[in-house]
Amino acid sequence: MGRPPCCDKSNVKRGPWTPEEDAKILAYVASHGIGNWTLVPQKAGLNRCGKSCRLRWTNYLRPDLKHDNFTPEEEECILELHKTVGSRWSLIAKRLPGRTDNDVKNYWNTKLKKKLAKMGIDPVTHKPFSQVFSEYGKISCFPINTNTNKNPFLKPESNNTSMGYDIMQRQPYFSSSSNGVMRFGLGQSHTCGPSQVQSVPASPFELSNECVLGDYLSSSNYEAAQVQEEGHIRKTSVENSGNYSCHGNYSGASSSSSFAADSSFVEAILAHDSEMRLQFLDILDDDYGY
DNA sequence: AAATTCCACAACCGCCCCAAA
DNA sequence: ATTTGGGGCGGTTGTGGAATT
Repeated sequence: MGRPPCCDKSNVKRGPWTPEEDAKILAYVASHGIGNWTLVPQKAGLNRCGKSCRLRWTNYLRPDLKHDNFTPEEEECILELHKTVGSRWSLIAKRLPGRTDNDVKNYWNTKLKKKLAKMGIDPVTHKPFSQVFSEYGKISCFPINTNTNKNPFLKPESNNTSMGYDIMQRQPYFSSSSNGVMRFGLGQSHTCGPSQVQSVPASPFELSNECVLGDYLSSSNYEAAQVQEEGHIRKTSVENSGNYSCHGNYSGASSSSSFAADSSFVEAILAHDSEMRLQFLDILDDDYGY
């Protein structure tokens, strides 16, 4: 019952592709076009899995692909779109002709994420770490001590406990001189080195938002990313071809959304999502849904 | 000059949804 | 009705070259 396997997984070649293998795929596609990838290895004379052939073609061999560096304009588009749709790389790649989701993903992970983190901006929310940290304390998923009516996670119990934000793991932490590192919030507990930590003031509610970010991305014509109430993201053209032009100020630190102190975590996420969808209707009309 | 670390990116992994058998 | 694989996707890893010590 069911389909026969496309290949003998234990006997197919894996690892880097040779120029000869690339030539076989190119020759096959040139004469047969793109169809059923499971037939390609057999017909093209390759000892590879069809899925591997498909990935090689879509990520590297396609003639319409660009192989040069990302331009500042493309970088700006990625930032804008990531702020809106998150890590939906295929969605972002559709707006960048000649780029694949793998390209965009790699560029984000190796360049842009670090660039943002260096500037004190959370690469996921695109807000300053101080703001993200503050909101950790406001959302109600953290338990409240009913005796004291206080959230026990909001303030270190001990005076010799310091707080910080792990920029790589995107988690605030408490660090006690005696106990090492203690973490709160979601995700796995772990420790991290000093280089991964950005110190923040001791109380999340005493944080000022005077996070001086300077030019958000001066090389890419981003204007200074200051903490402000509204982001200004204008999209002037979405052509039928799928070309996307981003213009305007990238205010990485800004967001018009705010988590109400008494709303649930899920409600806050849904509210933020609705807001995003209103802001980027045409993008979000693309083929992904909830 | 050699060893080590860092970085970029190609390739793979694993999951999901859907269609084919 | 059920099983299985294809295709799509995001996350992770392996590796070669560059940069640094």
